[in-house]
Amino acid sequence: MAKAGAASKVAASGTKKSATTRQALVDSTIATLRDEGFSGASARAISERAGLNQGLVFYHFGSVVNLLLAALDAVSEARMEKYSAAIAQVSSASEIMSIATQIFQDDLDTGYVTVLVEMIAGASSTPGLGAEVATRIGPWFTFAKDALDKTFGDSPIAALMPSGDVAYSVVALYLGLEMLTHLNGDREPALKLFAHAQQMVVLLGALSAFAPTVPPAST
Amino acid sequence: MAKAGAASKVAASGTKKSATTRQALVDSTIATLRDEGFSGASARAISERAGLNQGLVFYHFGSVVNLLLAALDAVSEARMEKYSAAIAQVSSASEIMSIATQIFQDDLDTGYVTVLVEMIAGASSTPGLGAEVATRIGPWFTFAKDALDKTFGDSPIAALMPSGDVAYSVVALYLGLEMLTHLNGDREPALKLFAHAQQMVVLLGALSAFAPTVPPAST
DNA sequence: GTCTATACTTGGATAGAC
DNA sequence: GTCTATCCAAGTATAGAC
Repeated sequence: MAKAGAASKVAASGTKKSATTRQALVDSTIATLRDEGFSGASARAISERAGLNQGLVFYHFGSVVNLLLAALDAVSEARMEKYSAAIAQVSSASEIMSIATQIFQDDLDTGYVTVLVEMIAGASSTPGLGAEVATRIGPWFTFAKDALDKTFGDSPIAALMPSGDVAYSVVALYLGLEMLTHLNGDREPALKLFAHAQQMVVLLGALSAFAPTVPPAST
Repeated sequence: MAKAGAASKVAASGTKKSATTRQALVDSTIATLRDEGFSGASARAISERAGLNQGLVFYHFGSVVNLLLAALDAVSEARMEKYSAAIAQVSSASEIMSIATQIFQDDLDTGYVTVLVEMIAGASSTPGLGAEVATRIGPWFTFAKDALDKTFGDSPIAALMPSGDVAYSVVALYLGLEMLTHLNGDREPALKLFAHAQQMVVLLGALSAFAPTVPPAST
Protein backbone atom coordinates (compact mmCIF):
# COMPACT_ATOMS: atom_id res chain seq x y z
CA MET A 1 0.00 0.00 0.00
CA ALA A 2 2.84 2.25 0.72
CA LYS A 3 4.34 2.28 -2.74
CA ALA A 4 1.57 1.34 -5.10
CA GLY A 5 -1.56 2.25 -3.16
CA ALA A 6 -2.83 5.23 -5.10
CA ALA A 7 -1.04 4.48 -8.31
CA SER A 8 -2.92 3.53 -11.40
CA LYS A 9 -0.09 3.12 -13.84
CA VAL A 10 2.81 2.09 -11.69
CA ALA A 11 4.92 -0.50 -13.39
CA ALA A 12 4.75 -3.73 -11.49
CA SER A 13 8.33 -4.56 -12.21
CA GLY A 14 10.69 -5.72 -9.54
CA THR A 15 13.70 -4.47 -11.43
CA LYS A 16 16.40 -3.00 -9.27
CA LYS A 17 16.99 -0.16 -11.69
CA SER A 18 13.35 0.81 -11.58
CA ALA A 19 13.34 0.77 -7.79
CA THR A 20 16.39 3.03 -7.73
CA THR A 21 14.77 5.54 -10.05
CA ARG A 22 11.54 5.52 -8.06
CA GLN A 23 13.42 6.06 -4.82
CA ALA A 24 15.38 8.95 -6.31
CA LEU A 25 12.14 10.56 -7.44
CA VAL A 26 10.51 10.10 -4.04
CA ASP A 27 13.52 11.61 -2.27
CA SER A 28 13.58 14.52 -4.68
CA THR A 29 9.85 15.05 -4.21
CA ILE A 30 10.26 15.31 -0.45
CA ALA A 31 13.03 17.87 -0.86
CA THR A 32 11.07 19.82 -3.45
CA LEU A 33 7.90 19.91 -1.32
CA ARG A 34 9.98 21.12 1.60
CA ASP A 35 11.80 23.86 -0.34
CA GLU A 36 9.30 24.94 -3.01
CA GLY A 37 5.97 23.93 -1.53
CA PHE A 38 3.07 22.11 -3.14
CA SER A 39 2.67 24.52 -6.03
CA GLY A 40 6.38 24.35 -6.74
CA ALA A 41 6.44 20.56 -6.81
CA SER A 42 6.06 20.10 -10.56
CA ALA A 43 7.24 17.07 -12.46
CA ARG A 44 9.94 19.21 -14.02
CA ALA A 45 11.19 20.68 -10.73
CA ILE A 46 11.26 17.27 -9.07
CA SER A 47 12.98 15.43 -11.90
CA GLU A 48 15.49 18.21 -12.50
CA ARG A 49 16.51 18.10 -8.84
CA ALA A 50 17.01 14.36 -9.16
CA GLY A 51 18.89 14.73 -12.44
CA LEU A 52 16.32 12.60 -14.24
CA ASN A 53 14.14 13.01 -17.27
CA GLN A 54 10.78 14.58 -16.57
CA GLY A 55 8.81 11.82 -18.26
CA LEU A 56 9.97 9.27 -15.69
CA VAL A 57 7.56 10.73 -13.19
CA PHE A 58 4.68 9.60 -15.37
CA TYR A 59 6.18 6.28 -16.33
CA HIS A 60 6.87 5.25 -12.74
CA PHE A 61 4.00 6.93 -10.92
CA GLY A 62 1.40 7.71 -13.56
CA SER A 63 0.92 11.31 -12.45
CA VAL A 64 2.51 14.00 -10.34
CA VAL A 65 -0.16 13.61 -7.68
CA ASN A 66 0.62 9.93 -7.31
CA LEU A 67 4.29 10.74 -6.82
CA LEU A 68 3.39 13.32 -4.18
CA LEU A 69 1.34 10.69 -2.36
CA ALA A 70 4.19 8.21 -2.59
CA ALA A 71 6.45 10.84 -1.00
CA LEU A 72 3.87 11.42 1.73
CA ASP A 73 3.79 7.68 2.36
CA ALA A 74 7.56 7.58 2.69
CA VAL A 75 7.57 10.51 5.11
CA SER A 76 4.74 9.08 7.19
CA GLU A 77 6.45 5.74 7.45
CA ALA A 78 9.80 7.24 8.44
CA ARG A 79 8.20 9.53 11.02
CA MET A 80 6.03 6.86 12.55
CA GLU A 81 9.06 4.66 12.96
CA LYS A 82 10.99 7.43 14.69
CA TYR A 83 8.05 8.41 16.87
CA SER A 84 7.39 4.86 17.94
CA ALA A 85 11.01 4.29 18.87
CA ALA A 86 11.01 7.51 20.89
CA ILE A 87 7.78 6.84 22.73
CA ALA A 88 8.91 3.33 23.59
CA GLN A 89 11.65 4.83 25.76
CA VAL A 90 9.21 7.01 27.66
CA SER A 91 7.59 5.76 30.80
CA SER A 92 6.85 8.82 32.91
CA ALA A 93 4.77 11.83 31.95
CA SER A 94 7.62 14.16 32.76
CA GLU A 95 9.80 12.60 30.11
CA ILE A 96 7.44 12.92 27.20
CA MET A 97 7.81 16.64 26.68
CA SER A 98 11.58 16.58 26.38
CA ILE A 99 11.30 13.75 23.87
CA ALA A 100 8.59 15.66 22.02
CA THR A 101 10.79 18.75 21.91
CA GLN A 102 13.63 16.74 20.41
CA ILE A 103 11.36 15.22 17.79
CA PHE A 104 9.89 18.60 16.93
CA GLN A 105 13.33 19.98 16.24
CA ASP A 106 14.22 16.92 14.23
CA ASP A 107 11.07 17.42 12.18
CA LEU A 108 12.03 21.02 11.56
CA ASP A 109 15.50 19.96 10.42
CA THR A 110 14.31 17.25 8.06
CA GLY A 111 11.28 19.24 6.88
CA TYR A 112 9.14 16.13 7.07
CA VAL A 113 6.19 17.83 8.70
CA THR A 114 6.41 20.61 6.16
CA VAL A 115 5.77 17.95 3.55
CA LEU A 116 2.65 16.93 5.43
CA VAL A 117 1.46 20.53 5.78
CA GLU A 118 2.03 21.22 2.10
CA MET A 119 0.07 18.14 1.12
CA ILE A 120 -2.84 19.08 3.37
CA ALA A 121 -2.90 22.64 2.10
CA GLY A 122 -2.46 21.55 -1.50
CA ALA A 123 -5.11 18.86 -1.29
CA SER A 124 -7.89 21.27 -2.21
CA SER A 125 -6.41 21.83 -5.64
CA THR A 126 -7.11 18.32 -6.93
CA PRO A 127 -10.41 16.46 -6.58
CA GLY A 128 -10.02 13.33 -4.50
CA LEU A 129 -6.62 14.24 -3.13
CA GLY A 130 -8.06 15.36 0.20
CA ALA A 131 -9.39 11.90 0.95
CA GLU A 132 -6.06 10.30 0.09
CA VAL A 133 -4.17 12.68 2.37
CA ALA A 134 -6.71 12.26 5.16
CA THR A 135 -6.24 8.49 5.03
CA ARG A 136 -2.49 8.91 5.43
CA ILE A 137 -2.86 11.19 8.44
CA GLY A 138 -5.03 8.70 10.30
CA PRO A 139 -2.06 6.92 11.93
CA TRP A 140 -0.83 10.23 13.34
CA PHE A 141 -4.01 10.59 15.38
CA THR A 142 -3.89 7.07 16.72
CA PHE A 143 -0.22 7.48 17.57
CA ALA A 144 -0.92 10.71 19.45
CA LYS A 145 -3.79 9.08 21.28
CA ASP A 146 -1.69 6.08 22.31
CA ALA A 147 1.08 8.35 23.50
CA LEU A 148 -1.38 10.37 25.56
CA ASP A 149 -2.93 7.28 27.06
CA LYS A 150 0.45 5.89 27.93
CA THR A 151 1.75 9.04 29.59
CA PHE A 152 -1.35 10.77 30.95
CA GLY A 153 -3.71 7.82 31.26
CA ASP A 154 -3.74 7.96 35.04
CA SER A 155 -3.70 11.73 35.26
CA PRO A 156 -6.82 13.52 36.51
CA ILE A 157 -7.08 15.36 33.19
CA ALA A 158 -7.70 12.10 31.40
CA ALA A 159 -11.02 11.96 33.23
CA LEU A 160 -11.98 15.41 31.96
CA MET A 161 -11.15 15.08 28.28
CA PRO A 162 -11.15 11.97 26.07
CA SER A 163 -7.64 11.27 24.82
CA GLY A 164 -8.90 10.98 21.26
CA ASP A 165 -10.15 14.55 21.32
CA VAL A 166 -6.91 15.78 22.86
CA ALA A 167 -4.92 13.85 20.26
CA TYR A 168 -6.75 15.76 17.54
CA SER A 169 -5.69 19.07 19.03
CA VAL A 170 -2.14 17.87 19.59
CA VAL A 171 -1.80 17.05 15.90
CA ALA A 172 -3.45 20.35 14.96
CA LEU A 173 -1.13 22.30 17.24
CA TYR A 174 1.90 20.44 15.95
CA LEU A 175 0.99 21.23 12.35
CA GLY A 176 0.22 24.85 13.21
CA LEU A 177 3.52 25.33 15.02
CA GLU A 178 5.39 23.76 12.15
CA MET A 179 3.61 26.06 9.71
CA LEU A 180 4.33 29.25 11.67
CA THR A 181 7.92 28.24 12.42
CA HIS A 182 8.57 27.47 8.79
CA LEU A 183 7.03 30.79 7.77
CA ASN A 184 9.27 33.14 9.67
CA GLY A 185 12.23 30.84 10.13
CA ASP A 186 12.38 31.48 13.86
CA ARG A 187 11.89 28.38 15.98
CA GLU A 188 12.27 30.14 19.31
CA PRO A 189 8.56 30.85 19.91
CA ALA A 190 7.68 27.21 19.34
CA LEU A 191 10.51 25.95 21.53
CA LYS A 192 9.42 28.30 24.30
CA LEU A 193 6.01 26.67 24.16
CA PHE A 194 7.47 23.21 24.49
CA ALA A 195 9.38 24.43 27.54
CA HIS A 196 6.22 25.86 29.06
CA ALA A 197 4.33 22.68 28.31
CA GLN A 198 7.01 20.70 30.08
CA GLN A 199 6.61 22.88 33.15
CA MET A 200 2.86 22.37 33.04
CA VAL A 201 3.21 18.61 32.79
CA VAL A 202 5.50 18.57 35.80
CA LEU A 203 3.09 20.82 37.67
CA LEU A 204 0.16 18.59 36.81
CA GLY A 205 2.13 15.59 37.97
CA ALA A 206 2.62 17.26 41.33
CA LEU A 207 -1.04 18.22 41.54
CA SER A 208 -2.23 14.73 40.71
CA ALA A 209 -0.35 13.50 43.75
CA PHE A 210 -2.75 15.52 45.86
CA ALA A 211 -5.84 14.88 43.79
CA PRO A 212 -5.52 11.33 42.48
CA THR A 213 -9.12 10.85 41.40
CA VAL A 214 -11.21 13.98 40.93
CA PRO A 215 -10.48 17.70 40.80
CA PRO A 216 -10.63 19.37 44.22
CA ALA A 217 -13.97 21.03 43.62
CA SER A 218 -15.77 18.87 46.20
CA THR A 219 -16.70 20.06 49.67
CA MET B 1 -22.91 66.85 -27.82
CA ALA B 2 -19.65 68.07 -26.37
CA LYS B 3 -17.97 65.85 -23.86
CA ALA B 4 -16.75 68.67 -21.69
CA GLY B 5 -20.09 69.44 -20.05
CA ALA B 6 -21.40 66.01 -19.25
CA ALA B 7 -17.96 64.54 -18.98
CA SER B 8 -16.96 66.37 -15.86
CA LYS B 9 -17.29 63.08 -14.07
CA VAL B 10 -15.48 60.95 -16.58
CA ALA B 11 -12.33 60.75 -14.54
CA ALA B 12 -14.27 59.98 -11.40
CA SER B 13 -16.45 57.35 -13.05
CA GLY B 14 -13.34 55.83 -14.51
CA THR B 15 -11.81 55.59 -11.07
CA LYS B 16 -14.98 54.04 -9.72
CA LYS B 17 -14.94 51.46 -12.49
CA SER B 18 -11.40 50.57 -11.64
CA ALA B 19 -12.27 50.16 -7.99
CA THR B 20 -15.19 47.90 -8.89
CA THR B 21 -12.98 45.67 -11.03
CA ARG B 22 -10.34 45.50 -8.35
CA GLN B 23 -12.91 44.56 -5.74
CA ALA B 24 -14.37 41.86 -8.00
CA LEU B 25 -10.90 40.39 -8.48
CA VAL B 26 -10.15 40.44 -4.77
CA ASP B 27 -13.47 38.73 -3.97
CA SER B 28 -12.87 36.13 -6.64
CA THR B 29 -9.36 35.53 -5.34
CA ILE B 30 -10.65 34.83 -1.85
CA ALA B 31 -13.19 32.35 -3.23
CA THR B 32 -10.61 30.71 -5.47
CA LEU B 33 -8.06 30.35 -2.66
CA ARG B 34 -10.78 28.81 -0.50
CA ASP B 35 -11.99 26.34 -3.14
CA GLU B 36 -8.90 25.57 -5.22
CA GLY B 37 -6.05 26.38 -2.87
CA PHE B 38 -2.88 28.34 -3.50
CA SER B 39 -1.76 26.28 -6.48
CA GLY B 40 -5.21 26.59 -8.04
CA ALA B 41 -5.30 30.36 -7.68
CA SER B 42 -4.00 31.27 -11.11
CA ALA B 43 -4.77 34.50 -12.92
CA ARG B 44 -6.96 32.53 -15.31
CA ALA B 45 -8.94 30.72 -12.61
CA ILE B 46 -9.48 33.92 -10.64
CA SER B 47 -10.50 36.08 -13.57
CA GLU B 48 -12.72 33.40 -15.07
CA ARG B 49 -14.60 33.08 -11.80
CA ALA B 50 -15.10 36.84 -11.78
CA GLY B 51 -16.12 36.87 -15.44
CA LEU B 52 -13.28 39.20 -16.30
CA ASN B 53 -10.43 39.18 -18.75
CA GLN B 54 -7.32 37.49 -17.44
CA GLY B 55 -5.05 40.41 -18.24
CA LEU B 56 -6.84 42.64 -15.76
CA VAL B 57 -5.06 40.88 -12.94
CA PHE B 58 -1.75 42.26 -14.20
CA TYR B 59 -3.07 45.68 -15.07
CA HIS B 60 -4.62 46.29 -11.66
CA PHE B 61 -2.24 44.35 -9.42
CA GLY B 62 0.93 43.87 -11.43
CA SER B 63 1.21 40.17 -10.67
CA VAL B 64 -0.76 37.24 -9.35
CA VAL B 65 1.16 37.30 -6.08
CA ASN B 66 0.24 40.92 -5.50
CA LEU B 67 -3.43 40.08 -5.99
CA LEU B 68 -3.13 37.20 -3.55
CA LEU B 69 -1.63 39.57 -0.99
CA ALA B 70 -4.41 42.08 -1.61
CA ALA B 71 -6.92 39.31 -0.93
CA LEU B 72 -5.07 38.39 2.25
CA ASP B 73 -5.20 42.02 3.31
CA ALA B 74 -8.95 42.12 2.72
CA VAL B 75 -9.49 38.93 4.71
CA SER B 76 -7.27 40.07 7.56
CA GLU B 77 -9.06 43.38 7.80
CA ALA B 78 -12.52 41.80 7.76
CA ARG B 79 -11.55 39.23 10.35
CA MET B 80 -9.86 41.66 12.67
CA GLU B 81 -12.94 43.85 12.58
CA LYS B 82 -15.18 40.92 13.44
CA TYR B 83 -12.85 39.64 16.14
CA SER B 84 -12.51 43.05 17.75
CA ALA B 85 -16.27 43.56 17.84
CA ALA B 86 -16.71 40.13 19.41
CA ILE B 87 -14.03 40.55 22.04
CA ALA B 88 -15.41 43.95 23.00
CA GLN B 89 -18.57 42.25 24.24
CA VAL B 90 -16.64 39.81 26.39
CA SER B 91 -15.86 40.68 29.97
CA SER B 92 -15.62 37.38 31.81
CA ALA B 93 -13.33 34.49 31.05
CA SER B 94 -16.26 32.10 30.86
CA GLU B 95 -17.73 34.01 27.95
CA ILE B 96 -14.71 33.95 25.71
CA MET B 97 -14.90 30.33 24.68
CA SER B 98 -18.49 30.50 23.46
CA ILE B 99 -17.62 33.59 21.45
CA ALA B 100 -14.52 31.87 20.13
CA THR B 101 -16.57 28.86 19.11
CA GLN B 102 -18.99 31.05 17.20
CA ILE B 103 -16.18 32.83 15.42
CA PHE B 104 -14.48 29.56 14.55
CA GLN B 105 -17.63 28.30 12.88
CA ASP B 106 -18.03 31.59 11.09
CA ASP B 107 -14.47 31.29 9.84
CA LEU B 108 -15.20 27.80 8.56
CA ASP B 109 -18.30 29.04 6.74
CA THR B 110 -16.61 31.99 5.09
CA GLY B 111 -13.36 30.11 4.46
CA TYR B 112 -11.38 33.15 5.56
CA VAL B 113 -8.88 31.23 7.64
CA THR B 114 -8.43 28.77 4.82
CA VAL B 115 -7.22 31.72 2.77
CA LEU B 116 -4.67 32.45 5.46
CA VAL B 117 -3.54 28.83 5.66
CA GLU B 118 -3.17 28.58 1.90
CA MET B 119 -1.10 31.74 1.80
CA ILE B 120 1.20 30.50 4.56
CA ALA B 121 1.64 27.11 2.93
CA GLY B 122 2.06 28.63 -0.51
CA ALA B 123 4.53 31.23 0.68
CA SER B 124 7.50 28.92 0.18
CA SER B 125 6.90 28.78 -3.55
CA THR B 126 7.82 32.41 -4.22
CA PRO B 127 10.92 34.17 -2.86
CA GLY B 128 9.98 37.05 -0.58
CA LEU B 129 6.35 36.00 -0.19
CA GLY B 130 6.98 34.50 3.23
CA ALA B 131 8.01 37.82 4.68
CA GLU B 132 4.95 39.55 3.23
CA VAL B 133 2.62 36.94 4.68
CA ALA B 134 4.39 37.00 8.04
CA THR B 135 3.90 40.76 8.25
CA ARG B 136 0.19 40.36 7.67
CA ILE B 137 -0.16 37.72 10.38
CA GLY B 138 1.44 39.95 12.99
CA PRO B 139 -1.86 41.57 14.04
CA TRP B 140 -3.35 38.13 14.70
CA PHE B 141 -0.77 37.48 17.41
CA THR B 142 -1.25 40.83 19.09
CA PHE B 143 -5.01 40.38 18.96
CA ALA B 144 -4.74 36.94 20.55
CA LYS B 145 -2.43 38.31 23.21
CA ASP B 146 -4.76 41.20 24.04
CA ALA B 147 -7.73 38.84 24.23
CA LEU B 148 -5.82 36.55 26.58
CA ASP B 149 -4.74 39.46 28.77
CA LYS B 150 -8.26 40.77 28.94
CA THR B 151 -9.89 37.46 29.85
CA PHE B 152 -7.19 35.56 31.70
CA GLY B 153 -5.02 38.42 32.93
CA ASP B 154 -5.94 37.87 36.57
CA SER B 155 -5.98 34.09 36.33
CA PRO B 156 -3.25 32.13 38.13
CA ILE B 157 -2.15 30.68 34.78
CA ALA B 158 -1.13 34.12 33.58
CA ALA B 159 1.65 33.99 36.13
CA LEU B 160 2.92 30.67 34.76
CA MET B 161 3.03 31.43 31.06
CA PRO B 162 3.55 34.77 29.30
CA SER B 163 0.44 35.67 27.30
CA GLY B 164 2.55 36.35 24.23
CA ASP B 165 3.78 32.78 24.18
CA VAL B 166 0.29 31.42 24.71
CA ALA B 167 -1.02 33.66 21.94
CA TYR B 168 1.46 32.07 19.56
CA SER B 169 0.10 28.62 20.35
CA VAL B 170 -3.50 29.80 20.15
CA VAL B 171 -2.92 31.05 16.61
CA ALA B 172 -1.05 27.86 15.72
CA LEU B 173 -3.82 25.68 17.12
CA TYR B 174 -6.47 27.73 15.35
CA LEU B 175 -4.68 27.35 12.01
CA GLY B 176 -4.11 23.65 12.60
CA LEU B 177 -7.74 23.00 13.49
CA GLU B 178 -8.88 24.92 10.44
CA MET B 179 -6.52 22.91 8.25
CA LEU B 180 -7.64 19.52 9.58
CA THR B 181 -11.30 20.48 9.54
CA HIS B 182 -11.07 21.69 5.98
CA LEU B 183 -9.28 18.49 4.99
CA ASN B 184 -11.87 15.96 6.00
CA GLY B 185 -14.91 18.23 5.99
CA ASP B 186 -15.95 17.16 9.47
CA ARG B 187 -16.04 19.98 11.99
CA GLU B 188 -17.21 17.85 14.90
CA PRO B 189 -13.74 17.02 16.30
CA ALA B 190 -12.80 20.69 16.39
CA LEU B 191 -16.11 21.72 17.95
CA LYS B 192 -15.71 19.07 20.62
CA LEU B 193 -12.38 20.64 21.51
CA PHE B 194 -13.94 24.06 21.87
CA ALA B 195 -16.53 22.53 24.19
CA HIS B 196 -13.81 20.86 26.26
CA ALA B 197 -11.85 24.10 26.38
CA GLN B 198 -14.92 25.91 27.65
CA GLN B 199 -15.25 23.37 30.44
CA MET B 200 -11.62 23.86 31.33
CA VAL B 201 -11.97 27.61 31.43
CA VAL B 202 -14.96 27.35 33.75
CA LEU B 203 -13.06 24.89 35.91
CA LEU B 204 -10.04 27.14 36.07
CA GLY B 205 -12.29 30.03 37.00
CA ALA B 206 -13.63 27.99 39.90
CA LEU B 207 -10.13 26.99 40.96
CA SER B 208 -8.84 30.53 40.91
CA ALA B 209 -11.60 31.46 43.34
CA PHE B 210 -9.99 29.17 45.89
CA ALA B 211 -6.41 30.04 45.03
CA PRO B 212 -4.95 33.13 46.64
CA THR B 213 -4.45 35.95 44.18
CA VAL B 214 -1.18 35.68 42.28
CA PRO B 215 -0.82 39.10 40.72
CA PRO B 216 1.23 39.05 37.52
CA ALA B 217 4.19 41.37 37.62
CA SER B 218 2.64 44.66 36.61
CA THR B 219 4.86 47.17 34.91
C1' DG C 1 -7.16 55.14 -17.94
C1' DT C 2 -9.17 50.65 -18.85
C1' DC C 3 -9.25 46.56 -21.03
C1' DT C 4 -8.34 42.79 -24.80
C1' DA C 5 -5.64 40.14 -28.01
C1' DT C 6 -1.39 38.14 -28.42
C1' DA C 7 3.46 36.46 -27.18
C1' DC C 8 5.99 33.68 -24.58
C1' DT C 9 7.05 30.17 -20.71
C1' DT C 10 6.19 26.34 -17.91
C1' DG C 11 3.79 22.06 -16.84
C1' DG C 12 1.32 17.47 -17.62
C1' DA C 13 1.12 13.69 -20.32
C1' DT C 14 2.26 10.29 -24.16
C1' DA C 15 4.02 8.24 -28.55
C1' DG C 16 7.68 6.14 -29.81
C1' DA C 17 13.02 5.18 -29.43
C1' DC C 18 16.24 2.07 -27.23
C1' DG D 1 10.84 -2.84 -19.48
C1' DT D 2 12.98 1.69 -19.28
C1' DC D 3 13.51 6.03 -20.80
C1' DT D 4 13.47 10.28 -24.14
C1' DA D 5 11.65 13.41 -27.59
C1' DT D 6 7.67 15.69 -28.57
C1' DC D 7 2.93 17.47 -28.13
C1' DC D 8 -0.65 20.22 -26.19
C1' DA D 9 -2.79 22.71 -22.33
C1' DA D 10 -2.35 26.18 -18.82
C1' DG D 11 0.18 29.97 -16.83
C1' DT D 12 2.37 34.74 -16.68
C1' DA D 13 2.97 38.86 -18.69
C1' DT D 14 2.67 42.72 -22.14
C1' DA D 15 1.88 45.29 -26.45
C1' DG D 16 -1.43 47.56 -28.29
C1' DA D 17 -6.70 48.57 -29.02
C1' DC D 18 -10.42 51.44 -27.33
